Amino acid sequence: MPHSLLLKLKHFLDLSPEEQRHLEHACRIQSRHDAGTQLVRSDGPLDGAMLLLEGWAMRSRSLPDGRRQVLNFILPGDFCDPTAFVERTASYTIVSMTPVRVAHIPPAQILDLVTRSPRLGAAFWWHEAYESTMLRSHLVAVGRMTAYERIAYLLRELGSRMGMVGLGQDHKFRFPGTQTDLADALGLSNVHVSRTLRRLSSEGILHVERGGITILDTQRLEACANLRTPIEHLNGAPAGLQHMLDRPRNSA
Amino acid sequence: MPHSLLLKLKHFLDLSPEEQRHLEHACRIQSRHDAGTQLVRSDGPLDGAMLLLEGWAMRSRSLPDGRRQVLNFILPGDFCDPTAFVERTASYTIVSMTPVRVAHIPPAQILDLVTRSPRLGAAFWWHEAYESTMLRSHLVAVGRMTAYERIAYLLRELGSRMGMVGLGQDHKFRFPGTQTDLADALGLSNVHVSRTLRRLSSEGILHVERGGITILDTQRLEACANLRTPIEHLNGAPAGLQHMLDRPRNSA
DNA sequence: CGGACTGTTGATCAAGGTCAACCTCTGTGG
DNA sequence: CCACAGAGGTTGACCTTGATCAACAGTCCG
Repeated sequence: MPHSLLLKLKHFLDLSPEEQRHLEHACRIQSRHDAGTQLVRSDGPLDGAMLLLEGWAMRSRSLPDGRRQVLNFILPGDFCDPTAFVERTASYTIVSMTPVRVAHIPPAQILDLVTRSPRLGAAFWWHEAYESTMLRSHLVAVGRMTAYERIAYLLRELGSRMGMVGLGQDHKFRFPGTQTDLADALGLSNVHVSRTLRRLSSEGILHVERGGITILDTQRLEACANLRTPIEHLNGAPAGLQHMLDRPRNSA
Repeated sequence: MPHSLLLKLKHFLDLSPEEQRHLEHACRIQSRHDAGTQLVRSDGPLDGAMLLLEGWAMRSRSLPDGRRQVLNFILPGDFCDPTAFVERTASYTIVSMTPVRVAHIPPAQILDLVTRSPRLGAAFWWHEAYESTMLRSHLVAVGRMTAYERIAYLLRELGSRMGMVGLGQDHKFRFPGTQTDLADALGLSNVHVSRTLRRLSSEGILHVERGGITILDTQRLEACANLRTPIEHLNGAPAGLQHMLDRPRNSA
């Protein structure tokens, strides 16, 4: 059951029971993997979309000399990504950070979904726009923020995303990655991430422990990262889309 | 006529004359603007998609204290962007860098297009995937490359994109922005961009002049930026999409 | 018990930022 | 035709952030 996906889409529109059934049907091909499994291989085939049901994963891209950039963290309810199959090969790697459960949705299934229900189509579009907005914020953080601000921003974003899918109470959650993962996401060195986390910790904003970071003070964390979180641009359906969402079902 | 858009989509699929007519019809609301016009205002409404027909524009986002990150440069044939109207308000600003001609496509028109022709829908998806790939590459550049590599990468990307839409012969083109624009795109200072351009120029790779940069040596520029360009992941339709693209027209 | 992995801390270094002066166009108005 | 203003670019001096290198410590495993 793609429970977390439904919770996320709910921020945008409510799916009818029928649409929910269609979605669940599309997610029936599932599999489990250990932490550290390559779910998508760079330059490998990309047939269909993957939906992460449980656990964390990470999308990254590496330069020939080994420098790595983590493009985003993938949380339960995240597609990775619905339109991927229009690319010939993957330009990135996806690795699980914890044990994960994933659904695999073949292209035909996606096309079928959006053909049957324009509202599901809109939901997928919304999800794409959401991902783009996150990616753009990420770029702003890496391009124009200090190390301190970057870390604050990323943890804030992750907290807000966890909350969206009903995980982590009160924007508090545990980050299952290493500090090197954080560093590679933020364009920093692992050493500097360690120092900065330590600083945030000594300021009482975070609790840093082996194998996990916990947000203690959401307010102050927010104050550090002076950048709106993607969700703040996306809640509620805009006027321009209403007639699409209200359109009565007219499919075959 | 969205000539440059057709040229770009051609890298992915050939549109039938009928589909081309639909697309042109959708682009009939056009306008012209001077350089430096705000085409999309941050936090402003987002009704429908804009298609840039002529000229250059720039999408950026600023922090409260004025630090600015240029998210991408928008070239003729670029949507900005087809699914934008699912967001409530814009999280970015779009400013023209030269005099521009743009088409405005209202949401209803887009929905109509993709409903009439699944192939146009696929084309839009492909375009979205393409944009995401560019954005991810941009993030890799800003997060993990040196100033020298970043500039080389960006100019290479722009050259390849200009070529895609039939502008700039042999990957040579003029960049109409300022060095500060480049700096804000790459997470650098204008001063350092100046120095680095000067270096690339003294190495005979670029020709830098007032109000324009020209690529002289595509080969060596490529060698500097050790990262594949987005287009290299996207040429040709992947197998998984064939049955969608081949589907005979069955619309009303 | 030993090794692998992760994180911590200190010392040193370099890439790139900041500041400021100056220069070179270009456009404008007298 | 010249004076001037303003934007963009260049150059040098100096400084800061964060990278690099290295040693070490805690933890988890087999």
